[in-house]
Amino acid sequence: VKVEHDKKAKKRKHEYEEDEDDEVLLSVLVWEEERYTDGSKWRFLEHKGPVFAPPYEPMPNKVRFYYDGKIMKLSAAAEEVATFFAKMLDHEYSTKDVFRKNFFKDWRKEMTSEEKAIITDLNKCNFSEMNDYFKAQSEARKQMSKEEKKKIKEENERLLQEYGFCIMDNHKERIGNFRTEPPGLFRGRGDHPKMGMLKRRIRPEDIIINCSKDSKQPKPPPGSKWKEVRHDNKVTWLASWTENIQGSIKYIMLNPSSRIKGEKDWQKYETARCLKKCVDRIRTQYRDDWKSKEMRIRQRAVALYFIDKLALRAGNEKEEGETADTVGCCSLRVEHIKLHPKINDQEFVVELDFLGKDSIRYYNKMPVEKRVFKNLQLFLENKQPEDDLFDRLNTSILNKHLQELMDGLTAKVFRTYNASITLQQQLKELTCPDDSIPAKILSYNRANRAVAILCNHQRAPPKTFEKSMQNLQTKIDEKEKQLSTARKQLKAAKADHKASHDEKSKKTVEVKRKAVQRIEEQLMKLQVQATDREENKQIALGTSKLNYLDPRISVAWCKKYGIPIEKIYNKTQREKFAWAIDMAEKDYEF
DNA sequence: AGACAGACTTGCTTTCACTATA
DNA sequence: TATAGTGAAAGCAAGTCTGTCT
Repeated sequence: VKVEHDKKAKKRKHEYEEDEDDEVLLSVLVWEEERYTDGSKWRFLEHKGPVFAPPYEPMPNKVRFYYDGKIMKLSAAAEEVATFFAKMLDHEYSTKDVFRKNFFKDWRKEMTSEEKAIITDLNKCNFSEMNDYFKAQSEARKQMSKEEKKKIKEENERLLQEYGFCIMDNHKERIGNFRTEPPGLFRGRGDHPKMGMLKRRIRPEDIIINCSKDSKQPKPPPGSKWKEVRHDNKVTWLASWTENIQGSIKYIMLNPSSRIKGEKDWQKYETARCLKKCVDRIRTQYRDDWKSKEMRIRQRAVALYFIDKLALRAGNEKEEGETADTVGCCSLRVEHIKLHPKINDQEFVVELDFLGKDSIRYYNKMPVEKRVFKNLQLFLENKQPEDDLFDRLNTSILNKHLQELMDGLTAKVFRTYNASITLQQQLKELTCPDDSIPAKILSYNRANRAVAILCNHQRAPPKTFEKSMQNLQTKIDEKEKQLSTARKQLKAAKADHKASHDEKSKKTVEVKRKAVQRIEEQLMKLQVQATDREENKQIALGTSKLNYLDPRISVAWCKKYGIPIEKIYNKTQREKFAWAIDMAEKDYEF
């Protein structure tokens, strides 16, 4: 694959050489010429460092804070943190006990000793004037004149041009996130024990800069210093800092359109295609292992079966009390699984119910093979609800085993493989060559949806869902009325023509016929749209499209059926998948 | 083997900005 | 010309997995 692609890339490179504007495209086409074998990620790296959050602007004097009904002027530090809470007054978070408790504790740390002595109860704090002020501000922002908006836009564009790009090796690349995260209150997902804690402001002194020795080093803002400047070309990040909630490191990295991200993405799908070649063998083996006399092997084999069949995540252990209580395959507990030897005419039914990544609920009830069922019964023996289902297994053991089965194989490769193979197979099954383009796109979305369901990619139904559905229905009703009017007119025109047989009436018939046809098409399009949207109410297609589906499958499908690629991928997605758009022909097979 | 740090991918929600419409 | 509705983009939290240290 590589050799063939290299040839093609060279050819295209030549074609594009004169076109200097097309730098981005060019850089995509020549990736393959710059791969390193020693684990280094680049030779040259130059950038301007991150953009920092703007400093705190104190509240105008007229905006007051009240404690226990009395006006109280806060110190700048305490006031800033108070505004973080004030901004969230309308959010459900601000009513949660844990959130309030964490916030109050961290807020008090920012107070002067006088403030600390007075402010002892969050319930006696009144932030409403601050809240009103921010609402007014956001209203004012919306009301800004065209010129003011334009000015802001230009300033943003200037910042993007200056800080949003870097030079990596021979190419100018877009940076993904070139700003540090602003201070605020931490919003964990699900039942997070740290929600409401203060996320502190990031200063230049917190930042580690990574760039090449021979590059022009970024300058810290006047009067400040970087924490460190290093030159590590074994990593891809440009800058990093340690965040104070979990103590984890945050990075500034390149945009998905960059060579370094694109190559990695491509590699990911190649690994998944590798799995395709040996998945039969692996399946045979884990089925065999269900009979092993060793408990650890049986557990490993059943877990792998779940990962393969149900597309579960690996499930690393997490530190208790530090994050929301969520699990994946290896960390499933007894309380997450129910076994039904017989239910509704089905035998050996397993019911899984747990909170996965981002505290999204996974619920599934499915029949499994008898051997799996019997094994699960065995694993559950003499255990408490909070005990691990797979007590002899963890992700490290599992991945070590997978590594032995195939080079580069880890648990998540199964998700990539099953997602991509499902898309390919569903597209084959659902696409009718004679369908209109909108109908074909509906088929595509349905194939995409099948994958999203497999991977349990959900979303909260949009707040405007019901209304937007109604709007669409209104449009459909109107279109139907239009159609019936147009049909009547066509009928009348036909009758007229039958009576007179003249040229003019013949033309009218043609015109009316065309009109009916056009309206029919428009109606169909609207109906397809309504179906699509309804089926998508709680399902998020984005994640699978961006992270799990080999883009070459979609590109090939578009080429095969003459669908413009813009209908499937928007501008950003086309940039991210430029490598695939360039590479895949209509006969590409995952 | 297990703990932990680090790097990178994945995932949902919120905000932004554009476009169609009144 | 303002507004509403929408898709795109931004934001950042939360996973996976590797490597190192003990």
